[in-house]
Amino acid sequence: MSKQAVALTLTDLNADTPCCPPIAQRRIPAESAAVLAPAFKALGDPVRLQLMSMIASAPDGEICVCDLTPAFELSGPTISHHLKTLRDAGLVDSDRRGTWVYYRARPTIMRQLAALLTVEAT
Amino acid sequence: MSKQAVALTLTDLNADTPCCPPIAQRRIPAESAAVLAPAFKALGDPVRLQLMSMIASAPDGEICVCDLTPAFELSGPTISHHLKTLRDAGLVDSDRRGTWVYYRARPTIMRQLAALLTVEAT
DNA sequence: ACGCTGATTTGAGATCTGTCAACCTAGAGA
DNA sequence: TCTCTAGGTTGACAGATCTCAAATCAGCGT
Repeated sequence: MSKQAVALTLTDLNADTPCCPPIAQRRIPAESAAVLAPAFKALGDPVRLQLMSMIASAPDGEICVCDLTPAFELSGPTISHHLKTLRDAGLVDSDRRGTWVYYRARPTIMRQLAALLTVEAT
Repeated sequence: MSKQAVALTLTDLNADTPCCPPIAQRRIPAESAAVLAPAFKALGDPVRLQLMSMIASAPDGEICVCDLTPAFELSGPTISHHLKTLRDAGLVDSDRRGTWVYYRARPTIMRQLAALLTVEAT
């Protein structure tokens, strides 16, 4: 497939239609793996997984960094770095309002990842 | 290899009942994040994601290392190392039969991870 | 303008990871 | 036993990652 790899990141992961069939259904191509692996990698750290959960489960659909940081025994810069990682992976969006910055999850991409791991019933 | 650490991981992730609600539903506790993050981390490498897909989508439910290695332009030891990572994460099982070693996916754990990323319909 | 607070960026150090060459182990078969 | 092949283990190295302190940036007050 001679698809444009760059567009894949923004287009396919954001699309409503799955980017690929479940990995248990057909072997994933190298190009897709290169696009998808970073998202899993971003979730592959305990702190980021918790951050992602706090963001995705926020009652108002968003949560302030000022509410995230004190939940960990880590410095502000470290939390900021992890949030940037989640942002770069396309898992969250950030939005500054005045002094505060709010993060919200990108449900489409989460669904893409969930769909990838789907397994047929045994 | 430490059988203990693996056994711990498998205990939680191997159950038929979800280990935790979706991360978008409730904030994941630190302990659960510590158990689950390594699984995502293992999928967070393009080579391992492809390996996992080849294993999970194998027609007979299993695939020989001798069929995995030539699919990549990487040395045998490197593939072996990645397979060990997947094994340690509890994502696959290996089984030696004669000269050859076969790998098979652990669907329960894949389902756990998929369930974790589930998002309510908007 | 000034200072204050919240958040990100930069720089640095310790640790972890991906990779390969070299070596070792397990099993099949003569 | 000896040899051959399939995989795994060890050791080493370059590059990535996690973390913090220090510096910087962005807004809101007075």
